[in-house]
Amino acid sequence: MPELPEVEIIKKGLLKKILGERILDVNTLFSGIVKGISIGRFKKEVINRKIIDIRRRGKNLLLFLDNGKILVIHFKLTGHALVASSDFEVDKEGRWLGENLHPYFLDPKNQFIRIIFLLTSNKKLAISDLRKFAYIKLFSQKELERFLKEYGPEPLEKDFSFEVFVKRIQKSQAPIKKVLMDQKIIAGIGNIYSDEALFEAKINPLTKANNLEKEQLKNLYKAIIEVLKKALAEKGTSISDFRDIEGKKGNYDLLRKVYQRKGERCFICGRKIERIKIGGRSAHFCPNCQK
DNA sequence: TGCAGTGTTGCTTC
DNA sequence: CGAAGCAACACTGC
Repeated sequence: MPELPEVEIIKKGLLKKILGERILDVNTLFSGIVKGISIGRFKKEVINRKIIDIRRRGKNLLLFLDNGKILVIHFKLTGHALVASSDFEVDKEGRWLGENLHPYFLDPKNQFIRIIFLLTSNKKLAISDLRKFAYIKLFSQKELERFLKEYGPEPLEKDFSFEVFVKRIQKSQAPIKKVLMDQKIIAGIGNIYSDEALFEAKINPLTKANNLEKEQLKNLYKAIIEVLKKALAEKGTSISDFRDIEGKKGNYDLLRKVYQRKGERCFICGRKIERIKIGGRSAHFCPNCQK
């Protein structure tokens, strides 16, 4: 479940390892991962192109190619990127073979690799995705602009001021939990970090966004930034199967206060954490601390 | 064994 | 128009 911190971790890893590499070939083990264009055309556009920049917007990873096109990767629920530098091959089922691989590559989960980009310097970039919801799209600059225009501000950028936050939040009378996860209002927050931010700010997830008091808004604004920064410092959350590009887990699972802790005790007051449904999604909170 | 739960997004329905 | 519900998919846990 890569949210902003997880995709940022992936981006940072890729910047270090594959920036400036050229794509030599593409091996699609599940061609359905490429959307909006045929596999044939996709390969034609991508092969022999150099990766000249790597960025993130919300939960989207953006790989800029030297022909002006951009690979947009959305990891959805279970997607993640893996890079292997050692000399190895991939068998018919997509399993990674060879020596000197990180143990993760030998984990049974490597059967979920859906596409592999063969790069210069004998490197390989793979996208693993158990549930097949992740997608890769190829956009022109114009298409990318249009696509990204829909997204709200980046919560860790300077222009995400308290005033901007309040203005966007107060437009909605939906439960604050739902509003926080709306990518059009703020980009990059999903189920884990909305639960955690609401706990830090001591706000009940069902509270209507436009009913939040000034003090609550202040606390929530601070909590969002702090939670995201902390998760970033801890290399993300790996409750499900998020891994960094070397296959390593993040540590934020160990620090979470409410997410998927239903029935366990609140670290502050000892009451049991509850799980409710909001807009078809699960929300976890402490009924005592978040009234 | 069967079915709810998992989390993201876009599409359909009201 | 907005809100709600569900489908896309594959696996886990009760």
